Amino acid sequence: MPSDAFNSHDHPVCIRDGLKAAERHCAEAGLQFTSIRRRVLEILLSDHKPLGAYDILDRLRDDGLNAQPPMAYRALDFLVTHGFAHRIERLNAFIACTHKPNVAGGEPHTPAFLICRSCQRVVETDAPARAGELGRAARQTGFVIERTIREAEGLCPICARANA
Amino acid sequence: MPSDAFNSHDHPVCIRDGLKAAERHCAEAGLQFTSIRRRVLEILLSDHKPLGAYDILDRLRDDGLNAQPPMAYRALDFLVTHGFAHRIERLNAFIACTHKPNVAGGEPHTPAFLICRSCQRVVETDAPARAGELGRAARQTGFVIERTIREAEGLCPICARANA
DNA sequence: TCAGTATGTGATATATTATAACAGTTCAAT
DNA sequence: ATTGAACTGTTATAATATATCACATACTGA
Repeated sequence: MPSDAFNSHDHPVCIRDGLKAAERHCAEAGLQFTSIRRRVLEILLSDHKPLGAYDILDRLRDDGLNAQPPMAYRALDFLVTHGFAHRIERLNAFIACTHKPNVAGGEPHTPAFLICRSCQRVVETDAPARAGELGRAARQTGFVIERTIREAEGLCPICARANA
Repeated sequence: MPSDAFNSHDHPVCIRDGLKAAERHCAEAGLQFTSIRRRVLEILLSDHKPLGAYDILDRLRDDGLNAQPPMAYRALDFLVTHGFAHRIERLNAFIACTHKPNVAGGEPHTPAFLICRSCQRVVETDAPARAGELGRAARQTGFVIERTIREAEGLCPICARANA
């Protein structure tokens, strides 16, 4: 069930829900949802496009902070580690998690991404880590999978139609 | 059928065959297999570990060349574009293609990689671009896949046993 | 065969992404 | 209140990647 970034939706709600869910999960898990971490998640949730660490940094600076790279990277590490955000390897960029049963973290999951090269929108979907060719190859060779990266680049339905 | 980098094999032969195959393919396709491109492929073939662009650069310099970054990146672009090598996104690094029916390029294929975080060895296998969760999500949403990235990080059989 | 064009090389400079290291501060549990 | 762990603020620098331009080489077609 791919998330709905290719379609319109109630975005303010989606930001608020994401923050709420993260807040709740951190409280339950005893994690510190500090103001920088919260702000970085909010920045990511504001956009369905992936943002680079330095884009995040710029937005923090717009807030008046004298933020240096490690501040952005640390907050992003936290968000990624706890599943509130994901890193898109292809783009060296980050995006808020939209895994529905689990918005903004909690159980670990194995996201897969569809990346539109024209409008930069990214849709997250989910696949079992041991599924597909990676899983098969791992079983055949005795490889122990700890993390998987699945990303597809191409054209989203809207851009595909526009380019046709 | 994952390639055999986790096992021992006749490596000099594997280097020679890779170069031969690339040479032949370039001749047939009217591509210029220049000496820098050849040398970079040879460097990649010499190792089943992925090498960063600057590692390649260092080896070119060991040859006595006053090589600057663009020389490595250009050769790598050529090799990747024509399927003689692949980029491992997770590592910002490159590895020679080992796709068996097709060693060192020719038909486009959609590799998947198993990356050992302990010994850095990487095994290439192959999966249809439209298979698995990425393909399913693409069909559901109308997304047009142009390229896929499938990489798994974990422990190869040897390192898994050693760490157990 | 040789002019014209496309492709590749050599070199300088700079952009982008990421981390090391360390001092100071806040937090959370005694 | 005290203390150890986690987090923030800051400086510096490492690692990866690209823009650009001058020159050389290779290929193409008259």
